[in-house]
Amino acid sequence: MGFDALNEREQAILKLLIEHYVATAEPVGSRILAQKYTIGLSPATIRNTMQDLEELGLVEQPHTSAGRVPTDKGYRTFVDQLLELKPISGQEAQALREQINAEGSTAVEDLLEKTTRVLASISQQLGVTLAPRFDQGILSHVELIPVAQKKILLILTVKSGLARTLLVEVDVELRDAVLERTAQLLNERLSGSKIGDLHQNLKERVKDLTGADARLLKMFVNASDSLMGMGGAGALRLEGTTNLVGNPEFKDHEKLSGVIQLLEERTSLVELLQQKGIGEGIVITIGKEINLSEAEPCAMVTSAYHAGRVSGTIGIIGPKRMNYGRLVSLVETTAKLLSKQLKKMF
Amino acid sequence: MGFDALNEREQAILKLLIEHYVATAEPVGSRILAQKYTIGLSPATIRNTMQDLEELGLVEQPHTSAGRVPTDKGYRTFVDQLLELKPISGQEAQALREQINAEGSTAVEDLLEKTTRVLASISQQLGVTLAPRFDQGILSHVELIPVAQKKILLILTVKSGLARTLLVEVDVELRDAVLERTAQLLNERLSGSKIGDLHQNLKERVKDLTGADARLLKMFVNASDSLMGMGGAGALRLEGTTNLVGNPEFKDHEKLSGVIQLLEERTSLVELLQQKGIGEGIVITIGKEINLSEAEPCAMVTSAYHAGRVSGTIGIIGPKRMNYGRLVSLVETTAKLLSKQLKKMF
DNA sequence: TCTTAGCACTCTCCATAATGGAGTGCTAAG
DNA sequence: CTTAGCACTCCATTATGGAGAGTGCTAAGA
Repeated sequence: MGFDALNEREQAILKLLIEHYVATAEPVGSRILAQKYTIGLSPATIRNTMQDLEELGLVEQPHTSAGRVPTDKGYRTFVDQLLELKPISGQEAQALREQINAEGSTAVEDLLEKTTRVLASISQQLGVTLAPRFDQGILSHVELIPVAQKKILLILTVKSGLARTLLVEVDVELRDAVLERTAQLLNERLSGSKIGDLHQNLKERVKDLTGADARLLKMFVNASDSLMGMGGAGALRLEGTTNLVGNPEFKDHEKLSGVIQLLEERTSLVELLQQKGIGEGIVITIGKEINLSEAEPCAMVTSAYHAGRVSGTIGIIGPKRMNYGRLVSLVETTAKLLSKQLKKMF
Repeated sequence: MGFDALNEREQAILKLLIEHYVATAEPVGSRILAQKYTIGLSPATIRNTMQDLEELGLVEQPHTSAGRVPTDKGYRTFVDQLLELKPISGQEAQALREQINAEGSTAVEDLLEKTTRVLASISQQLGVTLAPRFDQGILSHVELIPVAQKKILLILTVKSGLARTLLVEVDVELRDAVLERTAQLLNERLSGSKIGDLHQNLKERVKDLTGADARLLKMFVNASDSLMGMGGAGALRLEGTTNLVGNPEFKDHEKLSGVIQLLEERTSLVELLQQKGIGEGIVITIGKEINLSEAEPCAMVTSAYHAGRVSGTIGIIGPKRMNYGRLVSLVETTAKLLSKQLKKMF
């Protein structure tokens, strides 16, 4: 990207401008920068630099005689080239550890719930987590357990130790031996496969299983959708919607409404987060880079976390005008703690 | 309440006024009522009646020369004395049945999810459901099922057929015989009791169980919180937040923010709904009657539903200015369908 | 006695200035 | 290359003046 490389002064001005705008939400003018920060330049000089930045598409004016405001591209340059990580405070780190390393939580669900909450409360933004992608996992074993007459508990366990259960009802009472036999056959046929693949073609893969109870097989295939599907609703957790509402960027009703709609609809958000959680490390996505029109005024800081072989995504969502330095540190630390805790649990 | 009994004309005017206000969200003046509805009275006469209604505290003027708007007390009188039920349309009834009576859903969770969604979509308001109050149920039996080494599945089943499961980890590997023995002892000691009572004093009730594995007992007691507690987050479902956002009463940012905060916080909403779901039949709660300041601009139409011996709550939440006649029918029908389906399932 | 036409009154809403202020771009001097 | 100075632009705020809606009250009519 050499063609839009910034000289030192341009970098300094852009950095100060964004930092000031993040703090105040007001367009920032040349005088403010000259006064507030001992930068050794007059407003006029700063104005010249600002014009350069505007020509590069990094800042813009809401109207002719207002100060400048960063554009998406400006934020992008800022986070790519100028970002200073600001480690979270001792207290905050403490709070994180208390929630995530707590001994009490036996279930992944609890842990994610707590994580989402603490993310929201420390960031003062919207905290999000996406449960581990079950469909990435390798099936370890299937169990069919008689619970009551006509009720069977299905358990799917993956290699890392994650499991999902589903209580289903069958039409007729089945003898334990039949259950055991079918479970055994299913295990022989299926274990070692990736859940995602199984989800695609389960019907094909079990249709020629002789010796298994046909009714039971059918039930298993039917149930597989809820067992192997990611279960959009359950997988996504959101906390801190309130934190968004206060932001000046959402005083426009349209915008707020759009974002709330997005959060409610969930599926597109789930897809988005899945995609952001593929790689390693922190991913920052700003404004239009999120390919959803309703999310235009927002930015996300996300990171993958790991539970054995499978991974999920955590992150925070807020207005573009967010404290990237702080939030990147927060999400990074949280993802690490979460992965560590999950490793300990399995 | 004889002292504020309304004469026929006052009733008619109040009814028309509220109906018109519900439709338009604009203060309604005397001329409109005289013109729009063939009421056989001149605006002046209507004005006189309106003054009476105002003295009774049933309507009020936003400002001196505006039309009238119903007060909470006005709505209350309307729903208590003047409400005409408007049966939902055939299409809507069809949609309800399709979602609720669907054969596919094996799990109560799915069913509630669908119910919440369809409530929201038909009402064009916020749909809410609260899962059956597990703690009202009578414990039928406990099961401890070895799933993998060091992993045990706990199942709590109540008389009606509802069950909850939890996968827990134990420090040491336990032999099946030990599990069976402990489960048997737990059943002898606990089954037949109300879950809510057990939740209170489980530790006391099992501490002298000789012959049971101590470690297993401790694990069971620890797990009881998540098994027997109502699990606020999981019990409450909300759909249709977007439907609220569009309403003119929420164009004031403060109000919208308050309601969103309320929805997010969940615990007070759960308590509220539990309380409304105690009796039988439809409960309408209007404005300040909901004892939560953030919910002041809202009204709720709720009803209990039943799953065997235990009950839950469903309902819709919207602005006070809602179509009570239609929504009462909707919630009533939905609660009946839901109870019927649950009965069928167990 | 109840109803209604008429009228003065009040208040909101909207559009139209008028003013002050913030911030810019440009020019010319240092 | 930097900066002081200045004209200029645009927004935000406030004031002003109808137009419109709806009321309360009074007095006349049924």
